[in-house]
Amino acid sequence: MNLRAGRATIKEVAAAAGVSTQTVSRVINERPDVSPETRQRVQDVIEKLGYRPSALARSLISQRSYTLGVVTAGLKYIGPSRTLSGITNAAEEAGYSLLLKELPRFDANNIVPLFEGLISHHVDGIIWAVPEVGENRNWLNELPLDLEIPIVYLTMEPQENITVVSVDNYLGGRLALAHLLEQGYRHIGHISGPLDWWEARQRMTGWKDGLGEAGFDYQDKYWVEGNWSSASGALAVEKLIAQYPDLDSIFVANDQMALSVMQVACQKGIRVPEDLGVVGFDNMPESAYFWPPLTTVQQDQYTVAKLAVEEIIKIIESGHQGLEPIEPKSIVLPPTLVIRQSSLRHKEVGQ
Amino acid sequence: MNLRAGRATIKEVAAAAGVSTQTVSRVINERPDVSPETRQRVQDVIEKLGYRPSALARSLISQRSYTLGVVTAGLKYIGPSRTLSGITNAAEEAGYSLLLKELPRFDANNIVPLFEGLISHHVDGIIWAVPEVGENRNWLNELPLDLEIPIVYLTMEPQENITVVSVDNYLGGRLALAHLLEQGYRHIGHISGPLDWWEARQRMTGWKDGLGEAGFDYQDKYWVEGNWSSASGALAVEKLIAQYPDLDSIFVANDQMALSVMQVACQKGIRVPEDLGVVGFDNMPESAYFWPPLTTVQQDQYTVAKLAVEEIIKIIESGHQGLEPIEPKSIVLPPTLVIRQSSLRHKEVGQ
DNA sequence: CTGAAAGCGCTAACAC
DNA sequence: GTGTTAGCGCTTTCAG
Repeated sequence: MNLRAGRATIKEVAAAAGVSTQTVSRVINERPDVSPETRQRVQDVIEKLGYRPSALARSLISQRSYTLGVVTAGLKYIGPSRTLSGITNAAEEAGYSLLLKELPRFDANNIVPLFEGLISHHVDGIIWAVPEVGENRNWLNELPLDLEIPIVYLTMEPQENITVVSVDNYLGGRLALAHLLEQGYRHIGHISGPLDWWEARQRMTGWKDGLGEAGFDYQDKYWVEGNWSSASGALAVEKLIAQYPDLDSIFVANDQMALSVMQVACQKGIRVPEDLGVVGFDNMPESAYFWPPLTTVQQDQYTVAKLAVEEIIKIIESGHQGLEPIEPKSIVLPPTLVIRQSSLRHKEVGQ
Repeated sequence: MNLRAGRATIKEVAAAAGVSTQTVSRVINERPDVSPETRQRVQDVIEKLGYRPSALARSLISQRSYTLGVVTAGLKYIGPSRTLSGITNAAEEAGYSLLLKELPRFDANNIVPLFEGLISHHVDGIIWAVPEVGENRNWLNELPLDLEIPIVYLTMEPQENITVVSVDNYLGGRLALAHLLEQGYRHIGHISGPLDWWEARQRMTGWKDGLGEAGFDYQDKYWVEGNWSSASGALAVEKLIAQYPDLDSIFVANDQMALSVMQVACQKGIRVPEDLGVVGFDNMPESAYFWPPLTTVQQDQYTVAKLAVEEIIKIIESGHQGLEPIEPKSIVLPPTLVIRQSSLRHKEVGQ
């Protein structure tokens, strides 16, 4: 293993090979206009000295860093980290490095120093992988339009003039509700995520609209707000049962809350799915091993991330080649329903 | 919001303020030797132009990037992402940026291009946050000793001459076993992680040694190997029950497998904890909401990460100040036992 | 095919 | 206090 911490410079290589730095540059950039002998000689020296070109110096002169800024939040949760994993893989594949920042809170709004930090590192583009919560998109309107680097946003309401990649959470809500109806449930409650989250609102609206179309009129008592945590799910289901005694099934806005819903049911002697159908959202790996296995709406953050990286690189490269600027467009991916026992009152296990 | 993609240069600021670039440099670096009036004038221009110094150019000249390379793997799992979250926070606090790489597999061994990539970006140090699996530490021996940048390793067997920050997995195994014995269980099986993982071996050895000290002699049939996934946990427990009919409790090497162990028990009409005590490892947030709530060994990856960042920065700064090189030392953190119902045969719920 | 000169954006060392 | 010169490691002209 020949590794030195960037000690050898192009100058030293040039001197050792008896050529100019120019020629060395040509060799490492695989330019055609070097004689085979010179090329070989230079390459030998490079090998011997363990020389590696400095990405920094290159970025400085070429005004191109092949680095993407990634802003995330809540990495300890499953969603954001799956997304980040998708980003690292796609970026690696495309030959881009990643500069990572994590917001301390989802609703952090003071993002100027963050942008400045990324820009000062000459990132070629930014992937904003923070879910839309509360006012945490307000700064979008203040963003100067002539910002020279592209930004791709994840997990937010699509808007004109920006590029958004997102999952169709509304559709997810509709899928969950349609499935419960089909299973013969008629008193379908909802435990939502915190409603300052865009995703939570979307899922809830999907459920509500589905109810409406099926001829049920929505009432406030059909619904309780949770905060995504298992702990909040336990509290929410207690409250929901109390305020809506006819309840025969629940669409829960994420799997972690669904987990505690089923635990509380078990404690109270309520049978799932016979007395209570449960559908979650996310399809985390453990969901198939809950008791009973959980029916849930699966969202593929990995694909979202991959598309976001591909899109931003497309924009970067086109901009760099002086092509027509690419029009911002939004990409919305459909989630899918994974059917397991927790919602199957009338059929055998699907899966 | 005044943001431009690094357009204004120090030169332009200098020209606009009618001073030399030097003076501007002094202002942005908060050097004392600038007159108040000049400073103010320069600062006004900086404000007006939205000027931000280029971190790249600075790194190049000062040979110091204030950037850490982070190598991780398996981000979609809870452990690595918790660790990464700890790293981002600690780095942010210390004013360091993060260049992130994710290995495609835990046992990836071809790490030279990865190192080269980080070094070419002039990172000041590297945090190797990949768990020790199989041969994936072999390259350590080949690493040149004169590598100029420090590396801190996470989650591996402490070694001479390198800095390791880790949790005491062996102790975790002992804690789990001691607790089960204390609860009156006498036939304590183990479902391990894959044994090419250092952590899995440590946890298993803790269990085994504990058994031995309590006067039980170890037999192969007391143990089955899993692969961390819930799916493997379900298979493993079936096998364990078959080959060890007297089994009255299990120490399971992570919470995800423990989850499916309890599901299988429930299906078979085996009562937890009356007929079968279960202790997990990790304390993932959902564990408190399993049915029954899971007793588990908690490891604090967040603190591990924080210590790792602090340690590497200490090494970097000392090296940069030409101080005595800091001796590599290992830090091992004790895990703690979180007691819940799944293992409480003789007492009331703790926690 | 190869080299010399200039410069990316910034700072260190030295003048005045 | 402030400006000048040099140069971090590299690539882009432009000569030859």
